[in-house]
Amino acid sequence: MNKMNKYFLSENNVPFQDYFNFGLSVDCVVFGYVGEEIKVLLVQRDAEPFLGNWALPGDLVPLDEDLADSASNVLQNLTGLENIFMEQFYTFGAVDRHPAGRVATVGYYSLVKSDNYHPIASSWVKETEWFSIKDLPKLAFDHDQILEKAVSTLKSRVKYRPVGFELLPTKFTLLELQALYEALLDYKFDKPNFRKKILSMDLLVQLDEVQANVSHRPAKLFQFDEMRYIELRKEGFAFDITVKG
Amino acid sequence: MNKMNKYFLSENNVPFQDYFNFGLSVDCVVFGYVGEEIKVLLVQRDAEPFLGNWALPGDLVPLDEDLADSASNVLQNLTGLENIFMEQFYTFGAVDRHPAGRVATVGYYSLVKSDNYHPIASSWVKETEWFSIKDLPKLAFDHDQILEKAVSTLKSRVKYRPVGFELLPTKFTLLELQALYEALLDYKFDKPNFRKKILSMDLLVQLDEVQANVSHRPAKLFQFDEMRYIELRKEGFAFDITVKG
DNA sequence: TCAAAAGTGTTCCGAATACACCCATGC
DNA sequence: GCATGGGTGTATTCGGAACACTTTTGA
Repeated sequence: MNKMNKYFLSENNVPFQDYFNFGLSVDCVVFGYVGEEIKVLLVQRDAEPFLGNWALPGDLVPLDEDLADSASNVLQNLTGLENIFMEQFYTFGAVDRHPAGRVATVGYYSLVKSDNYHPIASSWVKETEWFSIKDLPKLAFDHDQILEKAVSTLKSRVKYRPVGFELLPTKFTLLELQALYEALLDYKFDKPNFRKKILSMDLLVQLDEVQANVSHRPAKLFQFDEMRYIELRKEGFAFDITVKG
Repeated sequence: MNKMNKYFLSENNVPFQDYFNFGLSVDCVVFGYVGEEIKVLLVQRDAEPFLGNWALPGDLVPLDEDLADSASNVLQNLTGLENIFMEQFYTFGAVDRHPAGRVATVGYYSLVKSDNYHPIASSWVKETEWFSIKDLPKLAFDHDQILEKAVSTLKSRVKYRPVGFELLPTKFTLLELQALYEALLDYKFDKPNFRKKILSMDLLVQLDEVQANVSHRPAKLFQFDEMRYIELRKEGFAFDITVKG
């Protein structure tokens, strides 16, 4: 027994080494926005257990890799994307959540712009697919629960942080932004009021561009001003899209 | 090698078993409210590493214990308290965060009523003490970082959920509640307006009791109405104590 | 009677709401 | 012209902020 064991001994006197048999994994909930719907990227397993089942992209963390790095790496290996907004939301650690041993998993979610996103199926994955969060299959392991937690976390965070902009293409119209928020929060906003509120926040830059080839008045295109956001946060600015109680 | 390894193999082909050498721990940030100050319970280590240093109460998770149970058990072993509001806030998994091996730790915070709380030092702890979150010692491991994250999480959650009531004695006056929120949010509220706002939420029950032995007009005592809160949440009610931007 | 804190009422202002209306484009 | 969605202006309402005031107790 290692001399260090005493600092970690529980009442029941389990020796130190017995504690070091955990597996640690990360599971990524990748949100996208396609066709006015919030989607999530799932992978189909090509192996037991849960062969053929849909699951969240995830993997075991190597012993020599930081947790946050591991999350980025899993996403990158699976999707080829780098520098994606990514945030930890919850850790799941039920004893029997994994049939192969004791594995705790840390959930991360990310938001990607669907227009420059091209998923690549990795070795143990049969295929990848976007699913609407309103029409999900039964998932492997406890991934249903993980996904549900990710969705509720996203819905609550989106009200107080401009995470939503990550889901849209770089250039977007105000009505596209409104439709996104309506999908995220499941709430209809009044068009003039939504415009006023968003524009008064001073977070958008209006571009010298408009929509093309639309059979109605073309909308002006906007861009999220990240520098301005960082500055406003320093001043204690609170992004706040709340829905009527 | 286990047949299951292929489902978890990374690009670099590390075999399955090598992943299962993690330790998993929980660290508890126990908040209290004493003398109009937000305090946190720390323990002084009686052993290497970090002998003599203050640290968060925490312990390794046994392989056969659920994560959430482990958090309660650590708190109970250390404090004797049961059924305490307890919430996970973040998981820390840097490679070198623990000198004894690769240990990821899951942070939980809890809020306790100081009037019925009596900490008991456990075996590997020299003593326990409440520290104001405005005057903290240097902590062992990466506990500074964990505590900082807990504080920022508490400060943001307290605005949208009535967690604050957990810190007060069962019966309290409105000005005590106000002082608590002022300490939590580091903001001075206007007395009449704070009263109006809190009372309009319909979350408090006014008792037939007043303060005793005070050399001024005695304040009415109130109690948090948890049933009412659960009901209001169902209707989509949003508890909201926001401070001026 | 005075100090100290409890508790109330009222005005003012700005933000959110509701809603009516005009504009630009393709067909 | 007209359908379609883009975009603007305004009256009203509601809640928050500010602040002056009265009440009740102990000493």
